[in-house]
Amino acid sequence: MSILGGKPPAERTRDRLSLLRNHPLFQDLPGSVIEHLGSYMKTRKVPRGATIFTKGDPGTGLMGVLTGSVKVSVASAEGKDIVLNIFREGEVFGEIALLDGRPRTADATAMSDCELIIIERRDFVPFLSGHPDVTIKFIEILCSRLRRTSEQVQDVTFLNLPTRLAKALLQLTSSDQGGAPGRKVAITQREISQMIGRSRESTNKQLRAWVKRGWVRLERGGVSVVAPDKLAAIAAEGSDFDPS
Amino acid sequence: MSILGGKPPAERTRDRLSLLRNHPLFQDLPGSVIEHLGSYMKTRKVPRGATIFTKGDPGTGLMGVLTGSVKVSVASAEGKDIVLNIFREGEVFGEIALLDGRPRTADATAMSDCELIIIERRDFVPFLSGHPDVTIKFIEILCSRLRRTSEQVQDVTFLNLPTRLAKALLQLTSSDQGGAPGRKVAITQREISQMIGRSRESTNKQLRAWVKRGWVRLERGGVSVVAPDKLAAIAAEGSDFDPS
DNA sequence: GCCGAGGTATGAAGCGCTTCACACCCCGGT
DNA sequence: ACCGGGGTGTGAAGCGCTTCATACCTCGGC
Repeated sequence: MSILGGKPPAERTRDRLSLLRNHPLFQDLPGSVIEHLGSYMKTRKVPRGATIFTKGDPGTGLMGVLTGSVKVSVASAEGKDIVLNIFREGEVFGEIALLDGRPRTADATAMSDCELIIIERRDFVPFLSGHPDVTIKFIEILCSRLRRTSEQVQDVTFLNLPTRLAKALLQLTSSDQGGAPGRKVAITQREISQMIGRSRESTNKQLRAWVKRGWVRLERGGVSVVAPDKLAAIAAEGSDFDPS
Repeated sequence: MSILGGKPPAERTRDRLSLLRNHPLFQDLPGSVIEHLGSYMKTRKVPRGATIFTKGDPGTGLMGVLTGSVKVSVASAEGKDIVLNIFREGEVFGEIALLDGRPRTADATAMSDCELIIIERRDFVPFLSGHPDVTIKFIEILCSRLRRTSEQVQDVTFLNLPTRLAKALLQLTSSDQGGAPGRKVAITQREISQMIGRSRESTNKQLRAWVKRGWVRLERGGVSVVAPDKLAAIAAEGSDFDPS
């Protein structure tokens, strides 16, 4: 099922290795081990909108984002989607299928033109067994994913639309840590609505209300948060009432 | 915060060790290692309704259910609860705080009088580093928890009350694998409603409708599923329409 | 043997969201 | 230069659920 167009170039090997070297998973490993890992590694270029893997695929391995961003989502019977996670430059994903070898339970799609690195399960699992420290790192990743997903269950159960939306916008704009406030995020309103589990229409209406208050700006395929403090207040208090 | 009344008896050591011996986590370990683990292990008796740990507690260690059942839940600001998971005899829980050492993110409560085993983090983590095979097992547990929690996000987002309720009832009655169909499960309707993230009232009304159809039976503090096939049909098709 | 707490049962009112319908706009492909 | 698809904006209608109110029942404690 996976459609992974792309070239197998030996170019820019330094970039690829530096992703590994700088990544929390591997940063403590000696250079020789990094290079060893790098020899397992493939890169794939994926155009915007392309499917990287789909639910039910055999979990071939670990994926990492070199450039671009990737969304992981699941579809319901009626054609609705939920966006479970969005991964950006320097993040790894697909580690569950890597670790337990069972089929993928979600779809991964390129949100922009992407360059990915891929390490096959058959190469990586033997590597893991020789590197317990990396195994520990994976356990930490799994734990944090679990904490995050549990929080998602709580959010979708307890919180109303404005609160969920405020949290999502803050998460979108803060995950790229270095950005100046007001930075644009490339995402459609439909995708935002799928992140928070509400309809596109309701999401749009709330966003417009905030535009009127000057808290966010909207353009085709993008949002920017102008007043993160206001959104944080809503996210914390669970209301969109504004005394001003 | 943890209230763990109970005696430190050396009685019934064989029962306690047999839990370890039969558990998927440890079943492949040699007897001497099991006994070694057993020497770390404490047991605690907890009366029905008592708090085992609460959100924010330091994650002291791994817990296992010797007898009884335990619910893990989180509370919202407005006093509402979600039940994230229910653990029964032979299951382990609390492994996330064990593995990453961060505070508990949920509350654990005894649903019945319980006997628990506890292995402290300070004892278990060194053990883990000497037993990579057990580490692998933990990774598998974490992966399956993650798959389960992701499914919970999907369910709460996509499914309506009858469908969610049918799934929950089937899960409650099938998790005890050996039971005859129609077996009673000890759980209040409030707890069921917290499992599916709907109000107690709505949950009660749906249950009553199924009682009228003869699919389930209700008594104070308990449910039994009479027609699991009917519920399975609803869980699969996402509707509670019944042509009969 | 009473009394209070918590579990269950059920109708009425209301609200937050979805769904539907439609319009407009931007952009890329032929 | 057109045309179609997808992103966006917005009102109207409806539905599934919550909330509220109220009642009864059961059980354990004093």
